[in-house]
Amino acid sequence: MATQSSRKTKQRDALVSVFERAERPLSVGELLAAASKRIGGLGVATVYRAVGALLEEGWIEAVEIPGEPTRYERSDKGHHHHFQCEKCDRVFDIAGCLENLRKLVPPKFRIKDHSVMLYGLCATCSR
Amino acid sequence: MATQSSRKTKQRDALVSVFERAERPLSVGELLAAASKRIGGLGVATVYRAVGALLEEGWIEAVEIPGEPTRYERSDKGHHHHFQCEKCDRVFDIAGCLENLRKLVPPKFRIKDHSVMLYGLCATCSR
DNA sequence: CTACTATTGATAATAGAATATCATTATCAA
DNA sequence: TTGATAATGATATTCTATTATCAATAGTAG
Repeated sequence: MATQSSRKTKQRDALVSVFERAERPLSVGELLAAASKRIGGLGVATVYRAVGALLEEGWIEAVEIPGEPTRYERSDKGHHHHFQCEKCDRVFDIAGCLENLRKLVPPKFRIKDHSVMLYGLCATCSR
Repeated sequence: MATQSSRKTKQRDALVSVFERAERPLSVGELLAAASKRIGGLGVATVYRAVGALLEEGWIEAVEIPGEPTRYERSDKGHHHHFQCEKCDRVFDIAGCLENLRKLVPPKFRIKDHSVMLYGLCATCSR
C-alpha cells in the first residue's frame, strides 16, 4: 500500500476543465465563478488548493500584475506576454515577443527573464 | 491671509534631495534609510506622506513590480523601463524602449500604456 | 515673540490576497 | 461495504503595504 496522495474529485476536475477551456489567464475569483457553474457551493480555499497543486506540477503558471490578483494559465502556451483591459480588467494573451531585449541593458547585467505588459482597451471595450 | 497649505520642513527637503541624487527607483524603505542618514528619527509615515504629495505634484512616478513594494523615481527621466536584480532586489533604469509593440496585439485592441520588466543579475551581483 | 496650525512620529487600523484550521464529507483500497 | 484519510468549505489568521489617528512639535504670518 503506497502512500496515496491525490484523489480524484469533481471540484478539481471542474477546475482543470476550466483551465483547458480558458483562452486567457484567470484569477482565483474568475476560476471560482467559472467552476461554480458546474460545482455548486465550491469554496475559494479549494480553488487556492487546486491552483497550488497545479502550479507545483507545473501544469499552470502564474501571471502577476502589479496591484492585481494573480492570474493563472496553462503553461503549455509557449513564450508570450499579456494585455490588460483598463475597463473590464480582463487579461489577454498576446502572441509574439520582442527580440532586442539584450541590447537594452548595460554590459555586465545578466538578463534571466522578462515580462511585457500592455494596457489599454480590449476589442470588446474599445467599441 | 490666504490658506497656507505647505510648509518647508527638513524631512521633506531631505527626501527631495534623496530623489535628486537617486540614480534608480527607490522604495519607501530605501527612501527612509537614505533620508535617515540626514534626519535622525525620521518616521515611515512621513516618507509615505512626502511620496504621496510628490506623486500628486507629478514630480515623481511609481514603479510597480508584482510582489514588491512600489518604487518611486523622478518623473523627468523620459520613457524607459526597469531591471530588477534577483539577488540584491534593487531596481535599475534601462534606457530605450521597444518599438514594435503595436503589431503584437490583435486589431481592435487599443494600447494606451505598456511596461517592460527585465529580471536577472545586476553588474555588481553578476561578478 | 507669539499664536495658529501644518507636520511629524509612533502606532493602531485597514485592506486584500493567500494560508491555516478544523469539523464534516467523500474517495478509494481492500 | 467499510475503514482510513485526503479533500472540502467555512472561516479565522497571517502577511505586508499603506492609511488613519492623535498628541507633541515646529514652521511661519503678523
